[in-house]
Parts: sequence; C-alpha cells; structure tokens
Amino acid sequence: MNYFLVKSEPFKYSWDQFNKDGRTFWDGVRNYQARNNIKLMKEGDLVLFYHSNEGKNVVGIAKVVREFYQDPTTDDANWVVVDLSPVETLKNPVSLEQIKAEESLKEISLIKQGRLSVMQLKATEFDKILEMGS
DNA sequence: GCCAACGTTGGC
DNA sequence: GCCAACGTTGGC
Repeated sequence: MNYFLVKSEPFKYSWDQFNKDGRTFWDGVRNYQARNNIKLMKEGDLVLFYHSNEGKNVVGIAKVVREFYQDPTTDDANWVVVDLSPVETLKNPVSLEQIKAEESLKEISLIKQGRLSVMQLKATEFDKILEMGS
C-alpha cells in the first residue's frame, strides 16, 4: 500500500465538489514528476486531499479506484489520470502551518517541494497527518 | 498582488 | 548539452 497527497485549488475543484461527485478522474497534471507519481498509484492506495491557495489544509482522504490511463482531456500520450473516490472527511483539517510546525513532517514533499501537485507520502507521514486531523 | 522557487523551452 | 528567458505555482 502506498500513500499520496494531491493538491487542488478549492476554486477549481473542492473537496465538497468531490464528495458530491463521488468519483472523479484526476486530470490537469502537466508536470512530469507529478505524472510519475500518479503512475505509482495502485487501486486501493490512499490519497490525502489538500486545498492550496485557499484554506491551505488537508481536508480529507480519498482512495484510488482505477489505476492510471490516458488523460481523456488531451490526445498527448504523455499525460495520464487516475480515478479517485472520497473516503472520509477529516474532523479537523490539518493546516500547512501545523504541518510545518511538526518535527516528524519536516521531510514531507509538501514543504520541501512546494510546487509539486502530486506527491508520495511515507506511511509514517500519512499516519501522522491523520492523527492530527482526527 | 507580489515574488521566490523551479520546471520548461528554445537558441546557440 | 548548456543556459537564459519565460511561465506557472502557491505561500505570504
């Protein structure tokens, strides 16, 4: 089992919208590193959902329901999507500030590589954020 | 709205 | 294959 974190601007695609939809394909990734991370996702892997710009917090947990396939919004074979479904909303959204302040999360890609929109998390990092959010 | 960080593009 | 110019992201 692998763990990931994806970013979305709430203005563009919010956690609320995601829950209304029940399932979505994660498109719009146009960065090779993020794309490579998407390709690592397997069905059943868990994904934290982070709101960038507005809120700047981890708001919920999603899971991978379909492994990567050609991005249906483009013909360019470079780009792929995965299907995600919401699993659970965090009782207490975990803010970027909290994550920064947490010693055990210092190495998290969210902080070390601010612009990356899809990243892999260590199991310990994933667990820690869940613990902070419950 | 600004700006730092950083990925991408294109000329050489 | 280097590197300057440019564009985008995202925190502040």
